[in-house]
Amino acid sequence: MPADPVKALAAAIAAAAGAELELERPGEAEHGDYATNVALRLAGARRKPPREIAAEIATAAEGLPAVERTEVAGPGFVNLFLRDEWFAAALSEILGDGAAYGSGGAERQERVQVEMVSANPTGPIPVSSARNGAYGDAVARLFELAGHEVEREYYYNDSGGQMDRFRASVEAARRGEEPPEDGYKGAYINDLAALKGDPVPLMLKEIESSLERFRVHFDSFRRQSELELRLPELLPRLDTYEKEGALWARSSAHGDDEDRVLLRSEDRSPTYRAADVAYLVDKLDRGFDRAIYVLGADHHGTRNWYAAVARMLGYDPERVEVLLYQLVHLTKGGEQTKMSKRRGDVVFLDDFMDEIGVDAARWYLVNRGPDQTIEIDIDLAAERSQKNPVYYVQYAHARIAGILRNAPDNAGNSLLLAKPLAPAERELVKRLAELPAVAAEALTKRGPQGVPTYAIRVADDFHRFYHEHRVLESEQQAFRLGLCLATQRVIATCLHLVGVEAPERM
RNA sequence: GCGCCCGUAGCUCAGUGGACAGAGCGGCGGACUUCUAAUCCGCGGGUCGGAGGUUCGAAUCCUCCCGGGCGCACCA
Repeated sequence: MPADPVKALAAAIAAAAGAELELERPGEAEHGDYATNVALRLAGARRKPPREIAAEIATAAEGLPAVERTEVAGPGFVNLFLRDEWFAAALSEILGDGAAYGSGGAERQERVQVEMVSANPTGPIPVSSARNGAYGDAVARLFELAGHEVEREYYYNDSGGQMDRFRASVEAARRGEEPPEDGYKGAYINDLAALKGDPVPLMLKEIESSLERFRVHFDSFRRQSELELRLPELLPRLDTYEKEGALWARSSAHGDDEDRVLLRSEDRSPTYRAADVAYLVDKLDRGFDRAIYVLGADHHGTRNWYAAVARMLGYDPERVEVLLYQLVHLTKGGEQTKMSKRRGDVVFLDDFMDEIGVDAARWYLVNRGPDQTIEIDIDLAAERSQKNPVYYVQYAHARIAGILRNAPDNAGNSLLLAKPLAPAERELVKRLAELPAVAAEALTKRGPQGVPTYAIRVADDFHRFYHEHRVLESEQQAFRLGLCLATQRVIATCLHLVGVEAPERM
């Protein structure tokens, strides 16, 4: 069982009170260390006044050794005030899990594929696609932390109209000519022209290396052209019909918003929708319990398409999940810039990382909820980087590293309390104890922004503790060193989830 | 017209049923012979877009309205 002191306490109280309940941290210190609203929830079913139920639960809770006293407050909250012994035991439990604290929350392990970025290799990755990677990778890391097995995949089109225009643009540059109508422009086209061979794999290699620098690692790549080879065998398994010379999927009958063309009327060539079918089969037949698509909000119209394909082919649509995120808007000195790869005025991920650094870039792009549009003022990005909260969190980690460097070798392991705990110490322990719930909620919601928000709170509580109390050579040194170590691990775990480094020195 | 998302402090945003709504930035004022001041403390700042409804309780759930973004291809 992974360490989760709050859950354990809730379970103990639930057993004593005879009702399932959850504990929350009240906003006000005078409302106790933890509180539960379970009496309010039970009032209807039990047909008793909530305060009466609350009083019974409070009495039962007072029988526990961890509980110093209780209060029934407001309409029927039960407020719990805990003994120092509980804090020492909680910290001990957290430390007992070592660097793994916060992990292993999954009840049963799944094989998960996260397919992300998947931008066609017609140019370097723009910041807008980087959000896809930052978001998808953060969700992937949350799955991993919970104990699931995750593979990250990149899917791209290596044939078709876009790629033809891209290749033609590079060829034109090699001949010293202007790019064709609707072709691609930009310095990177000339860079590719200077090299030999098909520019598509060259471009893909550059994209991969940008993403590696961004700390998004792909386990595999899939090409549309190879998947299309399976279509003759797969299309007959779908619910289809002929109309105006084209082959249509009757996807609207299976939960999609409309029917989709699979084979074009002109030459019976497959659309990308047809390749989607082959790709979905390819994913699910590889044995993934869950196939996750990470898509920008401009693709929200296709949200139901994948589930419809799964249904038509007889797969459980629950295995297919589409995560949407809103777009990134770039402004320059307050003015909106429209981004177009073809015009070559995009802000590329590499430039963005050069400007503000990898850590700030990752933090910036997962800091906000996926449903929230991100506004980035490129002019302010560099300046703002020094004010980015990511450094505040990293600084807490580095500060602790400094303390641990100066600590005597034999100082660890004991959590003996020399004197009563100070409020800052109790607050910090409670904060660290939140990690399992924070990670679980972020995963359930597919909302990794909860992690950086929590990390700021941890750093906050630590910096305050640090300011008020000396660790080394204090009466409370043993306990405080343990507290520092646990805090450092929690921050390191949070930073890892976001894709940010945890520095030993700053 | 239809669909998805958003509207919370001057700005950028957390907060998906609980007790007087939070943070960062910006503004003002304090704290370093000390384990890292990239820190800490204080002050100022809000009809949670609007109106109804559900509930003991709503920023949060439902309905309508008003703003904004993004879609609605035999492009990907």
